[in-house]
Amino acid sequence: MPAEAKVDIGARSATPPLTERQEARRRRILHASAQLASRGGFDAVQMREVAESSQVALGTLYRYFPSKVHLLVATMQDQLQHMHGTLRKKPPAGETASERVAETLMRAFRALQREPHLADAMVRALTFADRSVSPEVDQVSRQTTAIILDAMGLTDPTPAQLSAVRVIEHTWHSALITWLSGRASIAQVKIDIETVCRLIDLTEPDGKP
Amino acid sequence: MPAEAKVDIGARSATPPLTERQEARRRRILHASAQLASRGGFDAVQMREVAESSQVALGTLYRYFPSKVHLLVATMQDQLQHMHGTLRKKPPAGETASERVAETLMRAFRALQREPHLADAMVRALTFADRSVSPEVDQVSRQTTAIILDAMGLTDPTPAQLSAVRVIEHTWHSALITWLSGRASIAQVKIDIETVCRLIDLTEPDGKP
DNA sequence: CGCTAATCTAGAACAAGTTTCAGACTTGAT
DNA sequence: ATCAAGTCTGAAACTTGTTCTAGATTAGCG
Repeated sequence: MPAEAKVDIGARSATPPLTERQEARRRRILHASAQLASRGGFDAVQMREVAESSQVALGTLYRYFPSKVHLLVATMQDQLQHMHGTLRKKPPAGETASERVAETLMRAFRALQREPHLADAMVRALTFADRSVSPEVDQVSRQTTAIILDAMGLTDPTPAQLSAVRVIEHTWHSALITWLSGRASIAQVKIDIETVCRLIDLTEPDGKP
Repeated sequence: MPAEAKVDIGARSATPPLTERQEARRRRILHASAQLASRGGFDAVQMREVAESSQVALGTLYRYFPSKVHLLVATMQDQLQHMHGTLRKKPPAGETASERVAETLMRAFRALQREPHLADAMVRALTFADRSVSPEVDQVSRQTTAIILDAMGLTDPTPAQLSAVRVIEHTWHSALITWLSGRASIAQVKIDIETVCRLIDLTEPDGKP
């Protein structure tokens, strides 16, 4: 019944496995998306151009990614994966958990500053996403949570710590938006991140057993 | 040189004052915008429909609000003003500043729950806004800050307190988005708000003179 | 009152996201 | 090797935000 030979790389979860050629198409599309985004940001990622750049018909592009927002959120997933790998290599050196988280987020922030247009496209897509993109956005959120917990050095966090992490993520996203739309300086974002990271300290009132 | 008699109601700031008829048009437009938004949210606010509902030509609509996002952010300003007035009447009763802020935000949240589609339209517009809408978005931000400071009962906050308020605003916006896109429950939003509000307590280490 | 500049209207036109469709191509199974 | 089902392509069509234009109205001034 299906077409193209199936090759389960074990990468994605519940989605039907993709052919090699399909995997290649998907990769070309994501690459074109990131490339166009790196230029003009959200607006520069035009579906017709993405299709052309990745040598795929417009209809096919929409089969792979049912909307522009889906495409950009997937692009973000992709970039986040790289980022997580990079961050893992050089763990933050701070004394306390809150310092390490702040350091990690600032490192990520610096990476985004190198490609501000790409950051714009991804973050705008993320916050503009409606319910139809929830699963994908959730995936991004989980990935972000993992990065933060990594920086904290936790394997099984308490509910209070998870709450703090949630709030940190909120602040992270919103601060990025204010920066991208020119309403907050880099310095201001830094302060906001450092401020919210203090919440972590509240989850460890003092020494533990 | 100009047309229509000028009548400075003293409302807006630097913009040239509007005629009565112009003020009326503006009001009709904002009303139509809120009405349409209350139905289907962001997508239901279609510029042609807004123009028709408010008995104004499409070109005129664009003269008053240069884009859909501008229109919706202005709609939010309008709603926020009502909200602030309403909140002022019944000040929160909590003991500590953080309790009062959390209570106020939850009250606002409940108001938004009554018109979830309207909330969707306004919040999505707010976070999707690009640089061209910065002044208007900033205005909304200032209004929100004022509401929070009101709840804290402060007239001149310290830098540390302002930082906390900024982070609270970040969390507020982002938590709203996760709720609107169905990725967080009402209970979860409550927890996030209460969590972030604890930051306020950090700005008052202990009793003061 | 009558003039002039600005504003408003109606409607066409344009741009980019999304949908649709017929036909060519692939794939896995027989 | 052949076939049925699913996939891809190319192109047109549709939707909605945004821009443009020509002519009708309106406001303030002399």
